[in-house]
Amino acid sequence: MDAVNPPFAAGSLAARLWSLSRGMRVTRRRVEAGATVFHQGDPASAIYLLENGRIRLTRNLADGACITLLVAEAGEVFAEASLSAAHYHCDAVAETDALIHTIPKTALLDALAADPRETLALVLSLATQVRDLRARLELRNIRSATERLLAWLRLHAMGSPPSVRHDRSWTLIAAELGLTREAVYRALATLERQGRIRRVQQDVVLRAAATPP
Amino acid sequence: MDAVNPPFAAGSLAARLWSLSRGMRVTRRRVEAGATVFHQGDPASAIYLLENGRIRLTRNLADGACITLLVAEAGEVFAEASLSAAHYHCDAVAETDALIHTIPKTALLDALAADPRETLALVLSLATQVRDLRARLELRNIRSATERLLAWLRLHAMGSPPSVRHDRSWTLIAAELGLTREAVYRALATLERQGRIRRVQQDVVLRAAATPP
DNA sequence: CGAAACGTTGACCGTTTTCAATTACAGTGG
DNA sequence: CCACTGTAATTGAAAACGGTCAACGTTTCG
Repeated sequence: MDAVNPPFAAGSLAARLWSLSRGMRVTRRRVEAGATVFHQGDPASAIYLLENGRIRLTRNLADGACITLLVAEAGEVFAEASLSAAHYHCDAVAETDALIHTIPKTALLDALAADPRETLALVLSLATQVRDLRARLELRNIRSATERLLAWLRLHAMGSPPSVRHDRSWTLIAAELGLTREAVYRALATLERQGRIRRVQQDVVLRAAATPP
Repeated sequence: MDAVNPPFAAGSLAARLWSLSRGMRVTRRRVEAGATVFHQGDPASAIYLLENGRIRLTRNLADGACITLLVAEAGEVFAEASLSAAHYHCDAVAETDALIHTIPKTALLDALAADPRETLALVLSLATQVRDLRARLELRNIRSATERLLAWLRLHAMGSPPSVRHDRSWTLIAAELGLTREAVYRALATLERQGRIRRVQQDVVLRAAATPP
């Protein structure tokens, strides 16, 4: 079916850029697993929105080694830094079949120069994204798998009693947490055994538990 | 001595905001260890540049628990997200004596609205920061302490042969890597023993080592 | 000069990863 | 409609790795 309206979650950086790109020559194309979206050293000509699939950005070092800078998942933006760089500093390769939107850098910069209001909105979106990333990074500082998962649950909990509905698979959540899925399942079991959470179908309900200073 | 000119590293987000705040009523004040900069729930009135010291941002949950969202270090910006929020969503408490610049939110937003060029520059700065944070997050996905450190060294290496001059203490670098300093020293020793790096005073020189796909 | 932080290494212990095996589905094609 | 394939969920057991604790030399700084 056609993604006529909302290919990206409302409020996300991708959604913001998507609406901004109205009227620009944006290509929406499918790339096959293994295909290269751009090469390190190519002129940085565009910024990309990933509608679905998975793209890996890797940097090739002088000594032949290769390190991953980012694995972009569905709904994310990648190569934003190309806005301020002349050339790509990494390769982008599709890990799975993927659907990507290519927004030409010059057109985007022109649009921003012409519309200060949108630019400001973009600043706010980016600031939000920075906050999210820093929170994620901070989560990783929690060594214990159980406590890290609990902190994640608390961060994402809503309502009263606080609960989390998990749409994504635990496998994906494990990756975000920097744990193996086994560790996550064990942590879930431990928390439930301790009565700190309760699992009800798709929901995880949190129980009160003070953390003294 | 007076930080008349360059209180923040050139090119950093903090430096950009600092120059942007010229002519605004920015307060530069010292806070003591333990003092609160702002409280969760307070009207979000400002964004902060941390000249030195350490500030911890924590969120208090409904159930009495408390999770850390960020530990800001010298040279960093914190509470940027307040630009788009009506109220602070966390407490900010000084962990050490600290020196902070308070940029009023309204003045900053006005300045940005009046100066599209600066706003665009800010977008680029933020995009760069997002890239950095994502790279850092990706580093954390490398489980092995040795390999993680090596990847970090490669990311930061310059010149030929690639080498890293470390100005910060290894203790701080360890924190950025999400490792204890002991683990970092061991990893350094291992890498040197394997001949993958060579340490010369303040420098770490990398040796070629192919990483086959 | 003394205290505090940094640098470094060893030993031990606990947790997580890894590997392996099992159940439960959801989609697919005969 | 049912085997069939692939992925998610789940649990167990063993191995590996990093954290923690301890000890010590060194540098820094008031």
